[in-house]
Amino acid sequence: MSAEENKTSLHFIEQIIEDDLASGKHSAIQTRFPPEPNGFLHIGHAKSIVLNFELAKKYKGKCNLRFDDTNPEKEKVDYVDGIMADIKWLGYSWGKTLYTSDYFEQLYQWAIQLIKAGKAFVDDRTAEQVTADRGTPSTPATPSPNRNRSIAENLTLFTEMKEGKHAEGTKVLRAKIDLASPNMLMRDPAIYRIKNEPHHRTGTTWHVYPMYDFAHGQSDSIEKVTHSLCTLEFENHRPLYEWFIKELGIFPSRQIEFARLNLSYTITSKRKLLTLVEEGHVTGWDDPRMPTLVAMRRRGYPPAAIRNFSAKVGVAKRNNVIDVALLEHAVREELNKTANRVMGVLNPVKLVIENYPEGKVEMVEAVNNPGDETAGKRPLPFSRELYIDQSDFMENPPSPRKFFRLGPDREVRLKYAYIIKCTGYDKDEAGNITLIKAMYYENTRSGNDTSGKKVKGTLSWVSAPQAIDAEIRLYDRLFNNDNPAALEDFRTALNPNSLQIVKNAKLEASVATLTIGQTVQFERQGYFTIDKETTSKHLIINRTIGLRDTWAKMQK
RNA sequence: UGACCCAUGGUGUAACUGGCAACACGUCUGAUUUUGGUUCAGAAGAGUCUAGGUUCGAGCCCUAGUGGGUCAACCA
Repeated sequence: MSAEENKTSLHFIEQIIEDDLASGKHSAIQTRFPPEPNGFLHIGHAKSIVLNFELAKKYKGKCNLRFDDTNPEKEKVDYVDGIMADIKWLGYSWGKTLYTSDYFEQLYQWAIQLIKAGKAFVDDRTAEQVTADRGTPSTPATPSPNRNRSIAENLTLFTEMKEGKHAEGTKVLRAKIDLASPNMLMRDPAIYRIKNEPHHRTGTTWHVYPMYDFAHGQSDSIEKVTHSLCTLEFENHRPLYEWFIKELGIFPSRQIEFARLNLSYTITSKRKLLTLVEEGHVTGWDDPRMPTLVAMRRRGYPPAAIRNFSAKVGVAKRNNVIDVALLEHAVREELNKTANRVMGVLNPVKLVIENYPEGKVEMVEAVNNPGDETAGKRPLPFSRELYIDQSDFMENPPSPRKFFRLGPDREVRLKYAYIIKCTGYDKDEAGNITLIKAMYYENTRSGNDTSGKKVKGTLSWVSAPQAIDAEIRLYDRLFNNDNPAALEDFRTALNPNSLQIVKNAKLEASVATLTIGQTVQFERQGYFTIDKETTSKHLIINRTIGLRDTWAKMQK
């Protein structure tokens, strides 16, 4: 391969990093993933996690995990634990777990430094008053009457705030920047507010908490983060980020913004996801229809698929909506390689092979994974009474060129076993097929078929006496609309059929040995994983995703 | 009626210092197949938002427009 062919293109952040490394600005890179522990991680966060950790890996740098825990009202240790579990599940590890709250003392000292430099002041005005005075993008703010308080008074007041001598909302520390700035964030932003809510890590030690803008850049700086990656909505914060770093004279981390991930047919707003949970449209944050990482894990999405997907979507600054089909493709691609095949019948109908001896059970050999010889083979019981899927039989099938499966007088192969011919069937009063009768050709056994017979259709099946029962949950898209987030009320696009429960599926017995979270392919059906609600008495299985189905497409 | 950011097949991302617009998903053919899966071979689909400019040459540089996004929490 020539050097020419070897060339892979870099996205804009990689280019920045390579330039910084080449120019000697940095000798190594440091990134970070900085979630606020106020909820569960979703597929959008996965993009950021993969970006930050993979960048660090590629350039032999490090990626920190830092919890941005500056708002005690919304944050909980449960979320901290959940987020760490999700990142580990995704396949990433970090060194020491870091918290912005570890920097509260330093941040406080920096605030004092700003006050002493005349760059910050304590404002007694209410939030409403401050907002009213902020002006508009084209008209400057009106200065707070407290803007020119003496440094000594500011120091006293801020100390009192810290000590809890003032009520919430009565005072705030503001940076003194530029009241006429076209960037509203520069018009004397609040940098410290009073909160008496106990913090999940620092308890009641503090009564003042830094705002995001006064905490994030400085935390990056403390950790010597070289490239601080965040989403586009923080673009307008960059001047502030840089202002604090400059005024404080600390390590100049660089903020770089990229476009967040949006997925078609999906919602990734934490607030809206919470609505889904609270209003009971889903069973919880880990309902397998949710776009959260916990839900995807429960549904059987392999972490490698999410990593691959995150890499495939690219990194740029353009607003985007990724086709959810790309995620599904990544899931199938991974599972096709890794999931063992088993036999499962979702909507069983009994098939009796009338010329097969009653009571006889023979073992046939089934391949565990046709793409992976090392996965081996397993014996499968075959007998006179089997289950096949209702959809594999048609009373009045179209031409054999169109419909390969079973119908009156049609022949198909039962995979790994014999070719059979349908000889009849029973119906109930409602017209449902209740029993299919067939005969088998003894000389067509897989492996030593001497018949020379050729059939177009191959069916999956389960031997009835040995079959086990399971409840199977079939998931479809939660929303019918390809961009529910853009709707006035995203709930109007909820797909009423996003969950279908199959109560009496019949499976080969080996499925009972699977553990929670293990994923297999039911041949010709899709990928399925053992749900956490499974008990020793009740097997509950989630359909991770169906196979690509060109037959279903043809039928439309 | 301000600032900042963005604009390339249906979707997403490429195109190095200006030089034949490529890759993936999706779609459609065909072959293979004891999974209507996989795999393989192939096809269709954009001339790069618009108008100017610079240049031998512009998706790329410049100007203006248009369209979209973000910003006026004591959230992150």
